[in-house]
Amino acid sequence: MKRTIKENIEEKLKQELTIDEYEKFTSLLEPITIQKKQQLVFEDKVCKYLYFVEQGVLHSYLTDDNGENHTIQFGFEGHWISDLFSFVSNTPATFNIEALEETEILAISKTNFEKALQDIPKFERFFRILIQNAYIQSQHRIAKNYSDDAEHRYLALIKQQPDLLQRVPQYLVASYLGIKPQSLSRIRQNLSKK
Amino acid sequence: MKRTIKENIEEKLKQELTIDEYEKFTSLLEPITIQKKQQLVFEDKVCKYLYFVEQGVLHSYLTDDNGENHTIQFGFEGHWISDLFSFVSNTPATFNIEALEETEILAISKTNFEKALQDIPKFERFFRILIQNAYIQSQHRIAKNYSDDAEHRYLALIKQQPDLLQRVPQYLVASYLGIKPQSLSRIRQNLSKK
DNA sequence: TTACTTTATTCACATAGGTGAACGAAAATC
DNA sequence: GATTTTCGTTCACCTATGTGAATAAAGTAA
Repeated sequence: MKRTIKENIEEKLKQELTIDEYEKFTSLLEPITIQKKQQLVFEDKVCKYLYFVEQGVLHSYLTDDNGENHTIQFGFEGHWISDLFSFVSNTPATFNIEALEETEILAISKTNFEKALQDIPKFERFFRILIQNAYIQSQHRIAKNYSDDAEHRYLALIKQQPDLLQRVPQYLVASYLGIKPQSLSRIRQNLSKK
Repeated sequence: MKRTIKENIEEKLKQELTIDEYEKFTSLLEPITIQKKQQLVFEDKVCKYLYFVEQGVLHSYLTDDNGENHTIQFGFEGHWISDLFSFVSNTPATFNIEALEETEILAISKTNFEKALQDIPKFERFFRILIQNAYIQSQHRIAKNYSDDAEHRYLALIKQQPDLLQRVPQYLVASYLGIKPQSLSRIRQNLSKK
């Protein structure tokens, strides 16, 4: 189901946008539709946008020295995704971002991002809260990775996002959990025996 | 060596503070000195401050269901530390924060934090950048944990922060790396054989 | 100095998760 | 609807890290 950026912003600000603010902001956005398996951000190329997912799913992943991919994040509708370091520092990205379904996106370029921060006072606050939430989540993810084994992380994940396995292939779920597909199979097998 | 909050802010803003801005802000800070092993934030109590470390070291850690502690973050001089989720949502903390040496801190309460955001326009920007950097770091940490084994993580850590083992006990370094002290000993032994 | 506590090392053994291969099922392509 | 490719499962074996105990070394207190 499609998620609007207006809702996303107002939910974080706990405040409605005026028509003027909303129009100013949307004029800075570029709508994009990409097909399954199309890539939006490339490792080693500068990531020039922040992306808001209106509909569909993306994932960001990293290719390690052995050529293996590790999914760092899924971006479902209503989420923002990017290689933030690349975006803010204008350096080559460390992550790739790719669509797992046909996906509708709103993209904001760095110039327009800075324009939004300057011209619409609320937006500095909005982006602070957006990033703050993302940071909190990633701190908790690190914490869970310390204290929970793969089985617990799997159970927590599907509890929190029950439709995940319907939307993304299992080997990417394994990757996100930090294990191999075979290991996730084994874990699922053990669970079904219980 | 003591780090000043003024430098910290100006470095992030890439811009100097006026005397007025600086004085407004420092009037909102409470200096605290705590002794080694004293605790600043308690799991299950609301974390009511953000802390800037002027001198010394703190660590934030989590106690898991087996009663084991996992160090999530070290806060050396020049760093900010807190349980951000607890702070922003007024809910009980998930992390503990404790001094590893006698430590000098500047604390800002939630009320004063909000005052700073409202009264000093630059501060919304400052905190966005502060949190943005922290988020980027934690994304990269997650990525490294996927692709590198404990030995590589250890080598990368001491390369990046060569004095770490002089300042904090080895079992906390192990904990931060996500392994047991015995395993870090083994890794160090293997490395010294090479 | 002596006693006590905390931290680091080493070892033998246990375990979670990785590896590589084989196979079938499902999905995509022709 | 036949063919090819991708995905998930299972298995036997491997490896990194965990576990618990013993011991030494360092730090702290009396």
